[in-house]
Amino acid sequence: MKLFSSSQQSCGVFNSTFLQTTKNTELNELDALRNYNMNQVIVRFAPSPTGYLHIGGARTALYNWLFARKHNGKFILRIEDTDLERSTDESIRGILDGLQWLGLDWDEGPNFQTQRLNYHKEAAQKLLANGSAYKCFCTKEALEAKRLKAQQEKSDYRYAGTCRNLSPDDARKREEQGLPFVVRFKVPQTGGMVAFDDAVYGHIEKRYEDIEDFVVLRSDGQPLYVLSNAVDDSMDTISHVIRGQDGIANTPKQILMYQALGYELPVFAHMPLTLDINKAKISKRKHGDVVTVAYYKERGFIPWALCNFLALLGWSTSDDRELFTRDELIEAFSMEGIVRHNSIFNYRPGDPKNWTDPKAISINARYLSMMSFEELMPYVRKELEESNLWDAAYEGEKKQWFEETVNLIRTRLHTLKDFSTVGRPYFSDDFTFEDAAVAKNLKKDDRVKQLLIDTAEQFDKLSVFNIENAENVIRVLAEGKGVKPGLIINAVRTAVTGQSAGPGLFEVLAAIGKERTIARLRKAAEII
RNA sequence: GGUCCCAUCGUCUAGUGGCCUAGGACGUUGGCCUCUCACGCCGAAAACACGGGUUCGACUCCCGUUGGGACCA
Repeated sequence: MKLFSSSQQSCGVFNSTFLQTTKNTELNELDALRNYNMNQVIVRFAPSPTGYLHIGGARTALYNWLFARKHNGKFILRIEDTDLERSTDESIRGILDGLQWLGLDWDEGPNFQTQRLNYHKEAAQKLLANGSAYKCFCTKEALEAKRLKAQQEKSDYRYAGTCRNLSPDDARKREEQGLPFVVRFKVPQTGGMVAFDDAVYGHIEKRYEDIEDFVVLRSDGQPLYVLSNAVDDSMDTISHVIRGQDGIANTPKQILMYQALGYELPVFAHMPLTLDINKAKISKRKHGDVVTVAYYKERGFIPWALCNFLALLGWSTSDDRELFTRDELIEAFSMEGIVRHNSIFNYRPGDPKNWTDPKAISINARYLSMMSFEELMPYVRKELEESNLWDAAYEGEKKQWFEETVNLIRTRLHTLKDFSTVGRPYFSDDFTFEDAAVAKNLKKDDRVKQLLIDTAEQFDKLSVFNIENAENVIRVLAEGKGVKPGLIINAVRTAVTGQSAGPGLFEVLAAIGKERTIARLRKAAEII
């Protein structure tokens, strides 16, 4: 509840004359579109179309989505497609696919920032009209020279306000000459400050003198991010701006603009960034596909497991809970639980076992073993279908067998991919033998070949092939031959699955079944 | 360079002045179980960046230093 009002009260430009000049401007079409309902939570995720959903972006989307769902609010998807060249259907598709796969459904959109270009320009005109901004004719070259000079002198560079002090006559003359100009925001020079209460970082203030007269409109008429973003958020009546901490430095400028345009302020909530182990920004260019959501789909993640992991990267509850269902997470999520320090995505390249953050893998593995069979089933089915291992009977007459088999192997799997690799021998006779397993369990002891043949023969005599009988046969055989049961057990495991590790052997045999077991034992005995 | 933000085990984090000889999770590791592996269970190693204050008492509050990040260019 507090979140809704706290920042409204204390967000403020402590300068009454400034406020008056801006609050008295007439309403225009822009304002008419705004239909405030500050009791409703409206949040947005506003990525630029990069062709893929970045895990950092996914986390931002997730926090927004969680907050919206928790407060029965609205989650808007907005594509910030101002860089038209990079905004193809293709590049937008990647973002949407990622969100859809994660299950982060949006209530409105995708909206496109460029559709509102006219409103952004209109807002700039309004700033000009009400004296909150001015036209600046300084050339890029001149500014660049000044900046270089300041750099050389190691002094602080800031726009000197040359054109701010231009007389109206001068300004008009220059415009008539056709000189290009940018529109700059007129930051108050009254010695006050902008302050706001961030829902995560708390009270933040910034003095006017530390903000330069920033550009809101380029000389070619293109609005800058700081303007279009504020206008969009305002038009969408965003109640809570939940975004990365990299937006925090822009916030004072935006607040200034909100106020100059007569907009109501949203609550700002900045979330810490996710960095790599060197504390650098994670990027696809530097880290490759591990930073994209699509990669986790490819590698066999349960979508919600990834969300669960992402949620924990920078947020926690005060109890020790780490696993949450969707509903549980929506219930548990709150801004207060967001930490203030950046967190590290613990990915170390070159480790085949930990191909992503080990905690992410661990969470996925726990989902795999803990989910109900009904929930897990569609994912396993998809994986098996893609590997040509699916049998329609798994949903029909073989359903019970299928469920038992999945339950037998799931606790030791990490990803869905493992169902078609490690799990392959259960679903197909065409599986590969691991070299190490063959060497250790089949070729090391000369007696193994005959033992496998004997085992097959004894199994053949069984009228009921089940866990108990299979175990009994092997133990009796071992006793009779004077060998340790482990010798036969391990040999049989490798003969039947090609592997050296797996569930209890007798469960495995029961799952594979009598015919397939015997055939595999005989085949293995031949190739030793 | 200026401004802003941040600082607890390798990583994610709990901690809001005494409950902390700092808790949990992942990872690492010892053991139990055992036909192997995993699960599960029981253990171990592993952190309050540093220096000043404030206080009877600081991980917790204040200041500084250092380090990291972001933004502006």
